[in-house]
Amino acid sequence: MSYASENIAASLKSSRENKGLSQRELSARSGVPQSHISKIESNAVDLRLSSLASLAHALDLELIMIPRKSAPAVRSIVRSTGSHKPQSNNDALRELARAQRAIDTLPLAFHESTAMHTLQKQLQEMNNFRNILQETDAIRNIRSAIETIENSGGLKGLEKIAKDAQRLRNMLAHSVPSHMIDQPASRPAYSLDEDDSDG
Amino acid sequence: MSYASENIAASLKSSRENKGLSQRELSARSGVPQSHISKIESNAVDLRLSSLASLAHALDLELIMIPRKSAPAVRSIVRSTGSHKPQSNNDALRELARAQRAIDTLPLAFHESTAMHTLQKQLQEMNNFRNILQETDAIRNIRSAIETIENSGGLKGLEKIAKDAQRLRNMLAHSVPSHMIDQPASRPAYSLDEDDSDG
DNA sequence: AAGCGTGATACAGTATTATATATCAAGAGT
DNA sequence: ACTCTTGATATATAATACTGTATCACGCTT
Repeated sequence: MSYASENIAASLKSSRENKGLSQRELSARSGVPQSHISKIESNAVDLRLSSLASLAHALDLELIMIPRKSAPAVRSIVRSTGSHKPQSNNDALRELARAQRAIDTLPLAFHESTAMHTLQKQLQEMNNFRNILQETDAIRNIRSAIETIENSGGLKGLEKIAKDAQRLRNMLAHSVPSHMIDQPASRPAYSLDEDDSDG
Repeated sequence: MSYASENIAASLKSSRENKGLSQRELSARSGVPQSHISKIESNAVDLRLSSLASLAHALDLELIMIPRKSAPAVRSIVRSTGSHKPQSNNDALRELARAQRAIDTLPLAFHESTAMHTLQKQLQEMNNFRNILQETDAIRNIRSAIETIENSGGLKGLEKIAKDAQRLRNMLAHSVPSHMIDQPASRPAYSLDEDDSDG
């Protein structure tokens, strides 16, 4: 059948097996009869979205539609997030949390700058990568820079920190081999970015 | 219905609209009858995977299942690499089209001024930003100004309008990472800066 | 006012899923 | 051997997706 169907069927099956569930157990969780699950996994039926949703939910999966061009990047992310998460990222996560807390203790003056705004945004974004977050050192640097901002760089220093944070966040987003994310050959000099810059 | 179904239905609809397709056009591309597409988008049916796959394919989307825990990271990726259009900039696009049409109906006298020339040029270039275009109000103002030009400002008013248009266009060019702009044809986005003035 | 494109809706007929209930063969473990 | 679990398969029934065709009201354009 359609390439997509095979894919979904295979995903369901492998996901179920990875969780160590039998078809009957999954049936119990999802409400879908075992006989039907069998047909679904063997790609013998053109299942309805409700069935698929039930199964996905029971398997702790999320069903989404993505633009074709971002599919490779997404696959890469899922691969790295999917099974083995490095236990060593606890440090990184702790550092991230400390950095965010450190911001709160800063004088009000800083909080009004746009640099602060982007810094906070980037740190928040990093949280989305908590599963693959490993760059403990980089984050620690950012945190300590925040903590010492008062007696060092002042507002200009803040801009640098925000930039560093942005670079790190982009690195995470691109931890995907960068060639998988299609980018134009060149880009204008004025391309400051709201959202996703490399420089 | 199930939260997931609503989500899918909404994705299909917004994706179709963002691509500027009517239900009938999508029907032609996907093979799914328009009447059925209507029901699907309004979440009135529990569609089968094959239907969903047809539509997704026609819309250049991919249906995937991801572990719940990697969903945030995936969303972040999709935001970065995917189309940057907010759910609906249709209004802005419509206003832009109307503005351009409005020009055609103006008396010949206006068409010979250089102001008119630059105005048309700016509107045309805004089309290059149709993916991120959001400033509905700004464009509407320009359009209505064009429509009422005869009984208000005359030629001097036209110059002001052209200036406004230029300002808006420059704002777009400056605020956007260029790789977010996908060109329907011909020239790359970055070739726009030749006349990039802020005055 | 008339014409066009839009999405929503209707209806009859067909095809297929989904469900409930059983059974079966293969494999694992006792 | 016996038992238990596994996934595959069968059957009958109910529910409904899907198709094809057509119409409708609405908004926009002329």
